[in-house]
Amino acid sequence: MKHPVNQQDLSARLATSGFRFTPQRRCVYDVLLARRDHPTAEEIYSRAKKAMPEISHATVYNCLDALVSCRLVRQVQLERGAARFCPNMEEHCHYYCDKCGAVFDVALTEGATSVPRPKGFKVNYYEIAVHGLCTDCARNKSFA
Amino acid sequence: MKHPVNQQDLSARLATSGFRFTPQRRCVYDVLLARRDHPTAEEIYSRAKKAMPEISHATVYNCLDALVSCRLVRQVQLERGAARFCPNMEEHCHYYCDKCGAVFDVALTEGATSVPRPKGFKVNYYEIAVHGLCTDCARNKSFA
DNA sequence: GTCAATAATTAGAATTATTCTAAATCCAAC
DNA sequence: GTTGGATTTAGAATAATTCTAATTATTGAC
Repeated sequence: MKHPVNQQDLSARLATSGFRFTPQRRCVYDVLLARRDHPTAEEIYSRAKKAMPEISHATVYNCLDALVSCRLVRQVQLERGAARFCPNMEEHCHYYCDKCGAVFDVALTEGATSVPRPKGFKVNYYEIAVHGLCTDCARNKSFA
Repeated sequence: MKHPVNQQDLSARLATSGFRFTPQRRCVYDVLLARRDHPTAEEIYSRAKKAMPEISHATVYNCLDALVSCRLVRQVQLERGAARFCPNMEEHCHYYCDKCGAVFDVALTEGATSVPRPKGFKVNYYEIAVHGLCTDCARNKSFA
């Protein structure tokens, strides 16, 4: 199952971490799957509002935290300010354009990337962020 | 020069990115060098205030941004909320304990870690964050 | 050294991002 | 069907950062 798209699958996945299925969690997850542009909680809130006008900020954060806990979504902090969210759970790193703010997922080839593991530390997950200029911004550097 | 500790060196380094030397920048940099615990801007502010009681939040942010721009300091975002700052410019990644908040620098052995480089993207720097439980917290899991 | 131009600092306000609160609602299990 | 706990809601509260306008400091030209 790449992404749990039906209610049974999503509900089961949530349950593995002790969470209940709710229409709001479904909605927030759908918003993330629909457009993979690494939106902030605020952006997710306004997109979710189109389908569920009653949804609140607190609920969006609650849903995101639940989805992150059951490993359906990754939280990504690329800069000062708002966190971003990403439903791509394949091994990948994030390329972030410091000029235009674009985020690109780049797959990590199996075994090519090794992270040192000091003994004793229990690793949960890791996040690799590469900062710089995207192709477009690098080309138009002079017009900054 | 591992860290520019005297005024001439710090001034010269700031100048390479078009910044001026100021006592506030000296002070903020000294605060970071004095205690390598990856403090937030707020923590840096309160430590800096001991030496310069007049320093303001805006100045601390300005100083940090200048130091980051001229590559004397790294800004690190490990979680939702405040950014942290680190004067260690050796190649290293950050181990972050999601329970107690401790941050550990772990050196990246030369060549061992490779990050994929999509062509066109102009890399400035990259950041590797490993999340999990530190040795102490992993041991005391049951007392969470 | 003095001066002008510009960068940097300051206090505090403003904004942005996130969390908290208390009441209402929902769901699962008995 | 009742109970308990999880979840949602609106809105307040807090935390983190940025902005503003006035002042001060630093640099480079003279």
